Amino acid sequence: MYSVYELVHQWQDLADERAKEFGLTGQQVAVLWNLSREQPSMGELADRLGCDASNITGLIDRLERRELVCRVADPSDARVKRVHLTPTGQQLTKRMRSKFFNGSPSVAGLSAADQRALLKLLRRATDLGTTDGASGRRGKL
Amino acid sequence: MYSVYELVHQWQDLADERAKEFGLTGQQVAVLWNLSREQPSMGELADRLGCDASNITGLIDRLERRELVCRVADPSDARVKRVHLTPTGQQLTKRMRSKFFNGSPSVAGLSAADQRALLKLLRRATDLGTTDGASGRRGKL
DNA sequence: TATTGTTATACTCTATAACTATA
DNA sequence: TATAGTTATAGAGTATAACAATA
Repeated sequence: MYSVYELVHQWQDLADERAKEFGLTGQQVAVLWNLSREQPSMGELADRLGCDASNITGLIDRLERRELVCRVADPSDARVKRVHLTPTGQQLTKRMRSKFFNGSPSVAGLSAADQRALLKLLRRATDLGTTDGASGRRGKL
Repeated sequence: MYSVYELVHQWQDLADERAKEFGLTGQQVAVLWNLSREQPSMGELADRLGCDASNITGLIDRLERRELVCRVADPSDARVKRVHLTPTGQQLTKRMRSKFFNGSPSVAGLSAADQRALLKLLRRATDLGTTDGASGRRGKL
């Protein structure tokens, strides 16, 4: 019998293995997803990935070294740099998307109803999991 | 609207934050869970944690340095070392367990029915997530 | 003065390969 | 010779603190 904990880990492992098939880490894939429709700044990426801004520098360095992304100066504020997908990065992201989702509209390929049910249960589990019953919803949550 | 992916990440983050409250990493907590009722060998721990055996050495080193676990020679095979919780480690594990689960029998505090439903959906999602529809169930899965 | 991004530092986790001591 | 655990190495991710350039 699987525990929820184990299943979440399996899900995570699955995501990491898939990233590896494309020569990427899970975190690198997470960056790429965020660049499909927007060109976030370094700081915005840190927020979305839930890590410190200082980590983004190295993360983007590694992706830039492979010509998958590039830094573009923001015209309205010389301090901020926006991250864009290169043509190569766009191709790779597209390939990943079709391989991961197989044209299915939902993240996991579940039906819409199943996905709603899953989200509801998982969210309830996460809330209940909070140490003090009163939600708490800290930081990025 | 949350995606399943984001929720899984939130779950993971939550687990890591809780580990941090006890001055531990998620992986260190995972080791401790495995020592509550058994005293696995180094290699067995590697299997359960799904990582290379060489990582266990450092992982156990760090926990041993904090007097939470100790290595015990296996009497029947001088090559293997079994990992035990120290009294301090037992106390900490007990404290974590009650803080994490609040006496609830399920991992997340969900009802048994909810948990079954969640497991079913999450497992179906994981299966569907497999690149080729035909299950595949690679390695540790 | 505050903010954005970078650098420097240090730690954990990860895998690979070579090594030891047992079996 | 095979196996269990260790060591050495290298890379990725993480946070903290200090820093430069810009607002």
